[in-house]
Amino acid sequence: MLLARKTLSRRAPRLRDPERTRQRLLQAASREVYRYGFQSAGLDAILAAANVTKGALYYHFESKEALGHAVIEEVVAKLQRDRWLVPLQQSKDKEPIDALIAVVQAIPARPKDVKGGCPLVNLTQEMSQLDEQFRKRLERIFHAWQEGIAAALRRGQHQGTVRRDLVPEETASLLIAMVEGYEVLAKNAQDVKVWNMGIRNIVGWLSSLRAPSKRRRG
Amino acid sequence: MLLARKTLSRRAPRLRDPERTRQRLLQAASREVYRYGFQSAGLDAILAAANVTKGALYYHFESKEALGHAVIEEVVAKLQRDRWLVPLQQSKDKEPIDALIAVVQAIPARPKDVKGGCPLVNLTQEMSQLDEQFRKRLERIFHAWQEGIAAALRRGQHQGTVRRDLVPEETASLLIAMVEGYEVLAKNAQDVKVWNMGIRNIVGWLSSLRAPSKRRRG
DNA sequence: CCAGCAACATACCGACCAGTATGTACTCTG
DNA sequence: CAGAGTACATACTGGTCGGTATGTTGCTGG
Repeated sequence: MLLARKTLSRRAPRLRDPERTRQRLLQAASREVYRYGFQSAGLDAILAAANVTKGALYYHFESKEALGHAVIEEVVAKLQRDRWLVPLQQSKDKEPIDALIAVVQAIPARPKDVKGGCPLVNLTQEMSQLDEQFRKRLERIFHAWQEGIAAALRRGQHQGTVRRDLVPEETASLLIAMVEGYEVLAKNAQDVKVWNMGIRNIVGWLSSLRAPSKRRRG
Repeated sequence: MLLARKTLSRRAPRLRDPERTRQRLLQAASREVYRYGFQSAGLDAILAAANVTKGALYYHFESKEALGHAVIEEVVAKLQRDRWLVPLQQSKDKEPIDALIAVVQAIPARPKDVKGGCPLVNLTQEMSQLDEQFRKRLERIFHAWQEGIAAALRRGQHQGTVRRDLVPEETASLLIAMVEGYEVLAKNAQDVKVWNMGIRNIVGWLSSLRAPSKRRRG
């Protein structure tokens, strides 16, 4: 009786579950924004997809902008962490170059994803110039991304498996540019083949970052 | 008297000059679309910038979409030709790699351009998934771009100045991806320094495409 | 010089859309 | 179990925007 019903069983279907409502809004909004862009995303479409009314939306979020900010911070940022940062940190047994190759190859190549492009790029293209609030939030994600890759490269340099002549941060930015650039090309072509070609070329380039194999530390 | 007044002197200021009106509309539209995206570009803002009324607009263009198509085909495509195709074709005296490096370094690095990003990417990100008419027009530009670079690389391979182990079309696509990718990064950062770093890294990579210098044909 | 079409100009319309005002029902606390 | 505040629901508004209907003027050929 003292504990919140939330932590107990679900016998009563809970007509009110604010956190769940918030999540439904975030998910619906991220899908709509992913597809049409932030400015062209309609609140009514989001509400219909989330099966939620306008009153609920404006209870949880101050404005459309606030909703967009939350999408970036909670949905887009999480996606990036799960696809890049976590795998890179968890594969300390592998050589960093191999880990990077694995991560690149693990980027979803389903038609849906290829045709939609990268959420980060979509939002950056649309909003970075127009809204400083959006820009800053996106920049944080880019920075964490670059730093994650750079850290892996530095580790490889210490190991002796990555060329010492390259600057980790700059090489990381180049990798990101390649990935994003190919996502743009694939999105324009609306064709998975273009993306697969991109992966091949990127992986080939990544291989060229290995230190010449004089001798490696086990 | 028989010749059109157009080809003669300008003593009468010509209140009606349909071709000039059309061009004013195209320029104003391309600026507005470049800044806000196609969907968010307002016709009224375009009309105000062009100092033209709605009646004139809809006399020259069937719809907003038609205006957008014209912007792509006449403004964006021309930009791409002038920056890439023409320079590459005109520098047959130089080695292709040097020509490519020169072209990359000649991409405008003014704050305005960096903050606005690449028109091609902007439009692709926004429209390729939503409108097949836009997509096809953009794809033609990308294809011509890639083909222009690939042709230069092939020429270098025949010369013996470009590595024979790389596939011209794929290498061209990788170069495009790098350029576009860095334009995205620089646009997000809203910082010219990021773009300059990109150029350095791209130029460094381009240098790695040279054939190992055994012996070159003059 | 005038008729007729080309090249505009102006006013207006209906749709859409973010945001709000206000009402209501669920749920937790005491 | 009552009352209060949380978590919604509904109806409406003001503004914007693409598009159109219709009027007007400059230009050109005859």
